[in-house]
Amino acid sequence: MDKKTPPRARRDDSLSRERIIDAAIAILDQDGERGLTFQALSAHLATGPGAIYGHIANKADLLTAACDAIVARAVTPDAPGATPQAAIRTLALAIFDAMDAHPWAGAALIQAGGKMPVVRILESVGRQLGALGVPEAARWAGVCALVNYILGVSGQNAANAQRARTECAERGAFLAAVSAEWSQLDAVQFAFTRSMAGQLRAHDDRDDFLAGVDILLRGLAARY
Amino acid sequence: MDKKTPPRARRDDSLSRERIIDAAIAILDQDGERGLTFQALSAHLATGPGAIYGHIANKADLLTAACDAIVARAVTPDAPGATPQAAIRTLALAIFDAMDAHPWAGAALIQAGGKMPVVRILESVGRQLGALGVPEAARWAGVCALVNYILGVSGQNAANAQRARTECAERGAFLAAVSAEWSQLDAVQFAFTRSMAGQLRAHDDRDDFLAGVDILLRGLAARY
DNA sequence: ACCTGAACACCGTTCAAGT
DNA sequence: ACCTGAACACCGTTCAAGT
Repeated sequence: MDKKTPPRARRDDSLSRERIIDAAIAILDQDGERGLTFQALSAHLATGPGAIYGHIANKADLLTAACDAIVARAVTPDAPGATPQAAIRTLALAIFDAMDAHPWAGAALIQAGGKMPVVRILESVGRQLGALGVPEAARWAGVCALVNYILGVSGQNAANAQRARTECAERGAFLAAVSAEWSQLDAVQFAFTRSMAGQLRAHDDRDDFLAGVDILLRGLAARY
Repeated sequence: MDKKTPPRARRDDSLSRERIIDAAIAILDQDGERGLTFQALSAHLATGPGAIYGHIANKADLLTAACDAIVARAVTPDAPGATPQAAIRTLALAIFDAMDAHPWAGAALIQAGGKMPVVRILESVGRQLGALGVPEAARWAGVCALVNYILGVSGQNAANAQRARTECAERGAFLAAVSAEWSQLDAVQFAFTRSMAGQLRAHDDRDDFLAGVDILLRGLAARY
């Protein structure tokens, strides 16, 4: 993905892919995905909108690159003494927290297919699964399950954080609103969802997220 | 979400929320999400773009509603004699196939938060988890893990199908391209991903998807 | 009450002209 | 070689005017 890294030195304040990505992240953090405009971006960089296309292909490319910067920061080298299980839990939590801090990255990451940011996570989880003794033939399914769970739940949580930010004053009020919606569902057709409405308001997102990771790890352990 | 169901009869060919959603699905299936334009939609319905806003709130609302129609068709009532495990596998495959047939729904579903289409899946999985004997306190984590896995992997698969459709002639060529990209990654930093490049090209998406569902079910069974 | 469709305020992207 | 910024071809949404 990163094939056209600029090969030679550049003037101090000249445009660069890196400077553009940093500016994009700053805008995304402040105003969300809708705020990231080539107008806003070029103003932030004190240049014209056309100049940006010298360094990035298009808006999708920019979003994936911004995402990759966030993920690269979150995927730190493994602590030397940790068990594979502990390393996976640490990685999962790092992604969860990064998505919570940069909610726009959740949606972008899921659209990114087999691209760089996802590959980083894949790689890190895959190594630990190897250390865990999962045989090579079964590793693909295990990695898929774990990575998709991590991306899915973190992304969902990020989407909630974003909706809470735009629709309600605070996160608690938002969860209460969804909980109230669920309580008004048909009592027969949606009995289970209604029964979960209370837990939705009370639960701790991070705890529940980790509980799911443990279910997956237990499933893998039960097999091998 | 569906609170303003039209309460009274309407002329045969007059606009209705349902007719709009059907037209939207037809356009999405044919031209993808980028093809769904209020221009194209109103042309398809032989009306002006403004008329649509009498029945739907905005484009996001329309997309969620279209998604819900797809999911509602896929989530069929459980077969009477089936075990909970079998019912969950059947549901998971139905979602997977629906997303594969309507790739745009994958992305839309993930953005839909605690809304109707997701609730349908939540409800169906939750019931089976109850039948499986998972105690109420642990059901939330279990449902989260399963639903997110199903949505995540199906969505990823749908995104691949969509990228394959637009970037390459056929699906095999697309997977080969991603596989080739992975093979060119750094041998030390991305050793695991490189080792998976072969499997990526050879694997059967549906089989691997089901294998992941089984890992989750086994993890839940190991605990309760 | 509902539809019509021109108009509005944007948006991503391009490209001739500058330096 | 790189930046500039006007211009292009759109887009979702609104709203006065019609029926």
